[in-house]
Amino acid sequence: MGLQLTRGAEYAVRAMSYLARYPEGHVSSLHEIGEAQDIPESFLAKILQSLVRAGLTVSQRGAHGGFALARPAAEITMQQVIEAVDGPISVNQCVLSPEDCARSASCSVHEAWLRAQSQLMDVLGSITLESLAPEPAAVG
Amino acid sequence: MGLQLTRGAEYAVRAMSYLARYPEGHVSSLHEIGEAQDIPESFLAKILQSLVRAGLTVSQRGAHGGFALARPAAEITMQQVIEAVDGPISVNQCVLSPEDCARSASCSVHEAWLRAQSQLMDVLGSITLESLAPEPAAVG
DNA sequence: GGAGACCGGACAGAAAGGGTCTGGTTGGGA
DNA sequence: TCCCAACCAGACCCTTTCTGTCCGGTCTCC
Ligand code: SF4
Ligand code: SF4
Repeated sequence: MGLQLTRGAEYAVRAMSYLARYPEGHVSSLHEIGEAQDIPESFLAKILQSLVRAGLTVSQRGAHGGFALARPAAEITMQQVIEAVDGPISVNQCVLSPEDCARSASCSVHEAWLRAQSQLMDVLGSITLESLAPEPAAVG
Repeated sequence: MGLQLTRGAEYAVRAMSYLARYPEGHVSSLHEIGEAQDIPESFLAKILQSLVRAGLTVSQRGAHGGFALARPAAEITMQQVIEAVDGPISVNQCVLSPEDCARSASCSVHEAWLRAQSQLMDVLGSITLESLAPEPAAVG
């Protein structure tokens, strides 16, 4: 192992891709999402909270409550979803906070990590929930 | 956090970049590397073992022993170093072994991870130890 | 035949991951 | 009105992984 995202982020992306397949504003309950996507419900609850706090989803309480995307699916990227749950992506500690490593100024490796990080961000930042929609229909 | 390499891999890359700055075949002791690169020696010992087993370095026992690159620096990539220590890189579990996830066949997200993984491998696989050499000299 | 170095693996404390549970709050509907 | 369905917030727990340390063994140069 080593460089791998958490289960929480995996679940988050799947949950979001589920919400994305409905018309904007459609509300799905925690239970519904968990069942459809095979995610432990009590864990999913926590994940969805993070997404709400991050402003990626909105929630509706009370009867017939649930969750919906806060924005059109085309305006939410995988990067945003992952970072909402796992915290900022940083392939190595010096990427996000160079001041944490005394060597960063003179380190010949530092720049290599920056490049890797940048590539990863590019691809994750360019994949939107829309492009993850399972049904290729609904383009009309 | 979440998506981040281990300290072990960080140390490994730094140690290798240290070895790479010497002419081919030059032997450096564990102690020397640890001191120069600020890596706990007993931990570094374990890391170097992994690198030897992976065939990236060779070791010399007895007095005046130590470690050296097994190949020219230009033929060792960051990807190889990282995987020797952390195990195979896999941004998500389904990337390496799709059979572990029952959903992988019909999963609309699966392909996105494959793309991210591929990008990451491209950049890590294209950075060689030679390009990490700290001294820009020694070009002849 | 030392002394200096690597080898191999057991061990351990700390941190993170992965998930559960409980009590509280909100709001819709009978 | 009042109850129930749902989300909200956080404490809690178990397991695994990370990040090392330590020690006895082996090899090899001098
Ligand atoms: S790569 Fe260099 S700068 Fe980054 S953490 Fe390692 S030593 Fe520090
Ligand atoms: S992305 Fe899809 S295939 Fe990959 S692990 Fe998640 S559910 Fe399985």
